[in-house]
Amino acid sequence: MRIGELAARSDVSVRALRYYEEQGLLEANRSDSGQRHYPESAAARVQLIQMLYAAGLSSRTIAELLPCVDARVSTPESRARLAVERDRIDAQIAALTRTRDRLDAVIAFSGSPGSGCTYIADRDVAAQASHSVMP
Amino acid sequence: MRIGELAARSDVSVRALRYYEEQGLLEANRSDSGQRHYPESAAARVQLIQMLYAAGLSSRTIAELLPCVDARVSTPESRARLAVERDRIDAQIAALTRTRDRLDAVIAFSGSPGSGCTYIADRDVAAQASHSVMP
DNA sequence: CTAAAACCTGACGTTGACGTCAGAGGCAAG
DNA sequence: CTTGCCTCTGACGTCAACGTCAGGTTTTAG
Repeated sequence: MRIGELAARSDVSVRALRYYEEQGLLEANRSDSGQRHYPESAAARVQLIQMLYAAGLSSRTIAELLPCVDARVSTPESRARLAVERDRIDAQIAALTRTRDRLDAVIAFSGSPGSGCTYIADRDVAAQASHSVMP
Repeated sequence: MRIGELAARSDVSVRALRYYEEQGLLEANRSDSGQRHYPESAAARVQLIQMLYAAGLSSRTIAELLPCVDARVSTPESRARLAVERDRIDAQIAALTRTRDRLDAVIAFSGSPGSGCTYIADRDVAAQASHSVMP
């Protein structure tokens, strides 16, 4: 399939796919005229790339991990590399969980009866500030 | 306390604190000479800001949420706003969990006996890696 | 009192993952 | 053939959260 179709299937932009290639994350077969041509499997690959980007990994890190995932290259070093990133993601999940619980606590408190503050009475500072931040 | 001490306590840069003020996230009392002075509570505030940044929220979004969290301002709208961000974080946790499990699977597979690839036998594996993505 | 350290306000620089535009070529349909 | 969409390669633009530098004032240590 050509780049436009892969973009549509993967729900990423054509520009992003070319960028992935530039970063060494995604390769393409070229037709005689130079157009990129991808196998079906490319869609899964792009999805994986997106997952890793969403986990906060950089292009460079992804480029280092992908050969391990996809060609099953396994050395002690590559497994360690994968584990490092796995642990980073674990830590990130833990931090996000704390943040979510913090927000939950605030929501529960502010929504509880007797919190005594369903309306802004004291200060117009808050409302004023949140509007004045916008240009 | 002055900005340098707050920075040290919160483990963020002085520049970052000034940026937070610029974005309306953190206010400071000024001395006659114009130097910023913060109360003890500022450290907790900065930590909260960091948590929210780490959760992927923008300055603008944080500026909208902070009055709710910290002044206990509660309207149906503000609670809804908090809930929206909480749900976003939940979704992010779910996505990260899937990514982590995916990496775990790769690690388990590449490390398992009989994977037939405990160490690299051929240095040129990368060159022939053109197909076969994960199941 | 003096020198170092900390602080101030601009203002320009950085980085990553793209967006966007320009100009040129390619491909199936009518 | 030619119309219209798709694709190509540069190359500059963007945006957020700061980093960094310049040039000047303030606070603190000795």
